[in-house]
Amino acid sequence: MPKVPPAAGRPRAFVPDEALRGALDVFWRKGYKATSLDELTAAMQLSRSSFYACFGSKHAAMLAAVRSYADNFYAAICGVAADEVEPARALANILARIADVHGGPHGCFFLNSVTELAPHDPELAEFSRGHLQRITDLLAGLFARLGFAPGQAGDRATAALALAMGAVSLRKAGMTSAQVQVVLDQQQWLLTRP
Amino acid sequence: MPKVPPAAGRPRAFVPDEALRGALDVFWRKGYKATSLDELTAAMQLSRSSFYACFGSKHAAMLAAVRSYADNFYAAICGVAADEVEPARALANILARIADVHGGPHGCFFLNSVTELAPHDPELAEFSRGHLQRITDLLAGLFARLGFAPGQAGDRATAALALAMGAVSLRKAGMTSAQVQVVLDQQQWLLTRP
DNA sequence: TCAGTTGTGGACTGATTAGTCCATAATAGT
DNA sequence: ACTATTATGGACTAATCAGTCCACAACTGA
Repeated sequence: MPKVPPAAGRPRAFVPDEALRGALDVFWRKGYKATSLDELTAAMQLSRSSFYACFGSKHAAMLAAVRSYADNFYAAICGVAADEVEPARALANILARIADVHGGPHGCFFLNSVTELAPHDPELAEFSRGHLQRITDLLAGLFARLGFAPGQAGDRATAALALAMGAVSLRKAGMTSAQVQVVLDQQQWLLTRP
Repeated sequence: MPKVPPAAGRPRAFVPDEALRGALDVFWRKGYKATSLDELTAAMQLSRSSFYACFGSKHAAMLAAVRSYADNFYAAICGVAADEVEPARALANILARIADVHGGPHGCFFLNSVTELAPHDPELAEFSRGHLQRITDLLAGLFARLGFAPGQAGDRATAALALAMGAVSLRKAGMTSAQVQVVLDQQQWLLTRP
């Protein structure tokens, strides 16, 4: 998380959030380890000094980028869940969004980061668990609105999330978007009562 | 792929396949970029000279490890499909195996490798597509034996694979195995006729 | 205008990287 | 035993790595 601007002294020549977007972009394309500090600062359009003064370390910048990405995504699907009056349509919308936004050749930045770093990064691992939990809770709420009992709703939510993440993984592993579309087309199984 | 032993000269002090297992192990635990050549050769129990003489480069060793891992896995599930007379049980067995073998904190080595390298490694990307295809074909064959029409069987196979891969991803992202088990428990949806 | 404070460019550092090279060891064939 | 051939250990290299540091720039408040 970037520090707040001070009351006095030379002002920053960059907006931390915009720089973070640049970091997110390059980390997404290349991964954490494969991104050198020169590439990173070039993508963020700031000097090494400014980078370290504002973000602390490469690792901290990575965590900030992941958090920003995940928080934005969660806010977006919360919006969908709130705006859409039909829970079934909200679910379809959210699952499609997962597979769509993250379905390019570079996959889902959250999944990429967790895959690369989580086994050796307790901080990221913990954030990952929390993120998964809040998404699952949101989906479970939608299933509950469809009439499922609480336990059933949670199970369906987990299954739905697994299906969407599997679609993203298949896409990244080289399946065409047309092939993967099949997965989402069949998601309505999840909406049927047991 | 390791070279064949020569007819004359000093014999190798190691078995290439065993060394490759060591490479697989450390690449699985740490990832490609995060594994230094010192760690790699230590895990393989051979010197730099022997490593380069036999495997050519770090990247080539990685590809060999991925191929070996994926081929072994495919051979295993082929065995299950051939041995099990009930297609439904074969499917359940295979999906459980995917989520089980690859469900530890380090996830699936194939998925990890594809996630880290495929976007910038055409050779791995192509192998990945082929591997996905042969698995999907195998699963589709089982669905066909269950009575599904060819197109339907292919769609179900893709969905089943997505579900299993999603379960692996959820597990790696920090869900407990108990939570993820729910996903596989609900896989029987896939076996029902449309 | 000047002191105090913070931001910035870029040179610098020591560690680490993948990969090379060579002297020597160990074998097979003769 | 000798030659040809291959394997091995480990020193070596040139490049790159993340991170530090400092002289200087740009601002606020007085």
